[in-house]
Amino acid sequence: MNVLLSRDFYNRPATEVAPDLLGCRLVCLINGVRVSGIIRETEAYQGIEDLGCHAHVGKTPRNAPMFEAPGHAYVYFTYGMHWMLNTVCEGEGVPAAVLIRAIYPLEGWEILTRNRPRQAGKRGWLDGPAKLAQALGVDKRFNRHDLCSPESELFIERGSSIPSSEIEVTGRIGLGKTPEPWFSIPWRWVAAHEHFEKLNLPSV
DNA sequence: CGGCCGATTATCT
DNA sequence: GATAATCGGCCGG
Repeated sequence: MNVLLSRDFYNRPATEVAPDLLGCRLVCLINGVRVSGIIRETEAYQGIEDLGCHAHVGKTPRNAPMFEAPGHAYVYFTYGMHWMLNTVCEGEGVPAAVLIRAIYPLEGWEILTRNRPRQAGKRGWLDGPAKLAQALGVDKRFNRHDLCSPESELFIERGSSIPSSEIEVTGRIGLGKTPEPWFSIPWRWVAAHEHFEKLNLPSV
């Protein structure tokens, strides 16, 4: 158990990795303490031709990590205040990443709530890419962090698979002016919060 | 619960 | 100078 996802896991198109990340456990080590949640929502950003992807304009200083080796974090800043956590997919030269959009809390409750004191415990308090990044303490320090090293302080572990009947697939969120068909391509995967409540997990 | 709106700044044109 | 892979507060139902 607690198996670290390998470099090979990420070395595939984001559209394959994103649904496979549902049910996996996102872990951040904070002063050696495990703070984690089960990934329950993801989005794929795949290739230079994907007009919804940061990399569609070509390589820039910000999006460069997406062009680099798989199995690393791509963390970027947006809206003047929010950090977004992505996992880089595919080999060098092909920009691809999965945005992690929601987690179900599992370990490190005290730290999670300390990082989001106003919202802690409220409905949806970890549902949203900026919310979970804040709760886990993920910011620019983690850009390009290796998710596959045993030394890593940010990584993802294999979890129990979720039946496809429990997974909703939709178009991606927040792409605003992105033209069709990219706006409505079903590259967002969501497992209901309620699914994990039924599992009766020992939330610590 | 759903919709509107202001916040706030790195990044790119 | 405009925009952004968003959020939280406030409002009405």
